[in-house]
Amino acid sequence: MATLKDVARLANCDVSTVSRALNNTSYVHPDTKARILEAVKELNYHPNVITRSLHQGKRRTIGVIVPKIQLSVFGDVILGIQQEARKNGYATLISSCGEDEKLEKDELNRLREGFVDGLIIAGTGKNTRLLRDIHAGGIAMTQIVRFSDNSISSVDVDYELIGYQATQYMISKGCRQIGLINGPDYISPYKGRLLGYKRAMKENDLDILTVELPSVNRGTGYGHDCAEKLLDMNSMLDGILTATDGQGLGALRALKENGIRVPEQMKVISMTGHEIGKMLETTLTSMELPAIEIGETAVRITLEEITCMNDANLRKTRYKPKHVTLEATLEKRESC
Amino acid sequence: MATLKDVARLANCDVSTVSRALNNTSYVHPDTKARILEAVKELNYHPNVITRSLHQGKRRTIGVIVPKIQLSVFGDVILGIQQEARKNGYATLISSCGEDEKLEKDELNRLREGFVDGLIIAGTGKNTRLLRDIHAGGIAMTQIVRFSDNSISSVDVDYELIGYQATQYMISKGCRQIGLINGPDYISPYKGRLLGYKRAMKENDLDILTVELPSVNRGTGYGHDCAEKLLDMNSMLDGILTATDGQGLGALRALKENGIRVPEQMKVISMTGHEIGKMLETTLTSMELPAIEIGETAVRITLEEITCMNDANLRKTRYKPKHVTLEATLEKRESC
DNA sequence: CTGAAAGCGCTTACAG
DNA sequence: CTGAAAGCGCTTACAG
Repeated sequence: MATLKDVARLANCDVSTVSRALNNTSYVHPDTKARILEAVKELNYHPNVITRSLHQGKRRTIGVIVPKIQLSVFGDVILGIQQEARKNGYATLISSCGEDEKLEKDELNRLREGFVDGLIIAGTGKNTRLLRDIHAGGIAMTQIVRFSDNSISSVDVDYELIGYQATQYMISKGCRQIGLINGPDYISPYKGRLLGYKRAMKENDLDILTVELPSVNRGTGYGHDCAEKLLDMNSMLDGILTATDGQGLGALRALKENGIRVPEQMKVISMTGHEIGKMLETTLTSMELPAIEIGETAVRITLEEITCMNDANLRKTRYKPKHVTLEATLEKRESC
Repeated sequence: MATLKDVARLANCDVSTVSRALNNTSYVHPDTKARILEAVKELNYHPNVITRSLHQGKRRTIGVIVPKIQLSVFGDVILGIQQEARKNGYATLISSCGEDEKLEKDELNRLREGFVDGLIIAGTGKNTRLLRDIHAGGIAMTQIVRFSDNSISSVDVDYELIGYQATQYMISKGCRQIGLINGPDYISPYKGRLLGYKRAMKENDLDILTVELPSVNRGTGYGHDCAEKLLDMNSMLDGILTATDGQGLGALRALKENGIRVPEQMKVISMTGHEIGKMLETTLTSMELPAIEIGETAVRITLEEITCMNDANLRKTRYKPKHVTLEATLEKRESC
C-alpha cells in the first residue's frame, strides 16, 4: 500500500504539503497540487483512515450490539442505524451476541479498546456494570429497545402500553381466555409486555395465562412449542399473544397442525410487527414498531454525545442522558 | 481515556516497560509488573487497539458486504462469519448495501482505507474493477454466494445444480407447467438457477415460463406479485419455483388469496432454504444452503490470505485464488 | 531487567 | 505557498 511518503517523493514535495493538498486544509499551489494528484493516481494511494483518526482522536465508527438480526426487529433497526450513520460519515460495527452474557462481555471489551467512538446496545442486561464503565471511560452510549440503565440514554417504545393495547384489542374482539407467549422478565420489553397484558386482563376480570419453556432461543420453534403448551393448559383458549413475529409464526403453525382455524377459533396477535406479518398465509395482526426510526434516533443521540465529548466547552456541562420513547401502531390483519 | 504514558507515570517507569509487561513480550520484574498492573487498574486503562495495529500493520478486522440481512441467506451467513472471525480474534464490519451500486462503491472505498485486513463480499457485481483494485492493493478478499470474478477466491454453491434439482423434483411430482420467479441474470445465483431450470425443463420437453417485474427489492412483495403474474400468464400453471424463501412466502400468500390450494393444485419450491420454511402454515419445500458453513469457510480462506500476505516467504509465491463449492440439500416439506 | 530512541502514517502549528 | 518538526499512542530493536 502506498503511503503519504511515497506520494510526496513522487510529487517532489513534503508529506505535509501532500496532506494539505489532499485535505484542502490550506492553499497549495495549483501546479504542486496537480503533481500531487497525479502521483496519487499513479500510486493508487488511499489514505489510511485509521492513523488519521489517531490525530482527530476519533474513529468515526459506532459499535452496535444486538441479540439477533435474522427474523427480528433488530434486523430493521440496523438498517436505520446504518443509514443514519452513513449519512454522517460514520461506519458501523455490528455484532450479534444472542443471549450470551459472556460473549457480549468479550465483544464489549473488544470494542472499547479503540474501535468505536460510540456504542448502541440492546443487550442481555447482564453486563450493566461493564456498560457504565465503558461509558464513564468516554465512549458515547445509547440503549435501544432493551432498557437496563437509567443513567444511559435510550430509545425504545412503551412495551407496557403495547401489551395493554394488544390485549385490549383482543378482548374487544371477543376473546376471554388469552394466553401470553413471552420471554424472561429481566429483559425490559418482555417485562413491559407482561405488565400491560396483566393490566388489561385485570381490568376485564380475566384470568392470566402465561407459558415459559426452557430455551435460550425464543424464535419460531419456541412460539410453536409454547402455543402447544397453552393449548394443553386451557382447552377453552381463544386467543394467543406472542412477543414477536417469529413466535407468532410458530404459533400459527402449531394451530394449523392442531386443526384450529385462525381467526375463527383462535385469534393471534404479535407484539413486535415486521415486514413478514402481512405476507403470511394468515396475515398476522400485530403491533408495528418504528424500527428504522429507532435506529436513526439512536444514532442521532449517540452522535450528539460524541460531539459533546469532543467540544471542550460542552464537556463542562454534566452529561444528561436522553430518553426517547417512540410509538407503536396496531396493524389489523387477518389473525385477529 | 488513560494512555500508556499515564500508566507509566503512575507506575514510575517507562512506557516501553509498561508495554512489555502488558503484552508479556519480555520478562519484567515481578515488582514492577505488580505496580504496573495496579496502575492499570487504578486508571482503568484500556489499550488502544487501533494504534497498536499501526505497528503490526494489521487491524484484525474483516469487512463484510452483503445485499441484505433480514429474511435472507445472508443473515445466516453472517452468523457463520462472526463466529469464525471471533474464534480467530477478528472483528467484523458488516455493511448491507442492497442492490445499490453507488452505495456499495462508497462502502468499499471507505473500508479499504485502513479499516480492514480482508473483505468478504456478496455484491451487486457492478464494482468488479474496484474489487480487483482493492485486492491488488493488498486487502485479502473472498466472494461469497455471488460470484463475479475468477481471480478472487470464492465460496458458493452450485446454483445451476440447485435449479436443476429443484425443477426435476417438481417434475417428478407431476408438475408440467412450471413458472420460475427469479432475479436478474447478471447476478450469478439467479443466472445459475435459471440455467438449471432451463436444462431440466428442456430434458423433459416442457415449456419455459419466467416472470420479471420492475423492482429492486426482490423479497416477499416481489414473490407475491410475480406469482399473480404467473397465474395470469398461464391458467394451467401447476408449479412455482422461487429463488428465495422470501419470494416463496409471497407466492404462498398470493395463492391463498386466489383460493389455490398448495400442494394439491399448485406446488411450490424455494431454492434458498432458511429457518422459516419449516414453520409456515404450509411448510415450504426448499433447497437448503449451508449458510453458516459458507460464512465460516469464507473467513477461513480470507484469513489464510491475510496470513500469506504477512509472511514474507509466502508472499513470494504468487497468489492463487481458491474456489470452494458447497452442497445444497433438498428439504421435502408440504408445499411440494 | 529496563530506559532511550526510532518509527508506524498521518496532521498541524510554526516559521519563513 | 511550503518545509521542518513535533506529536497522536503504541511497539520494538538497541544498549546497557
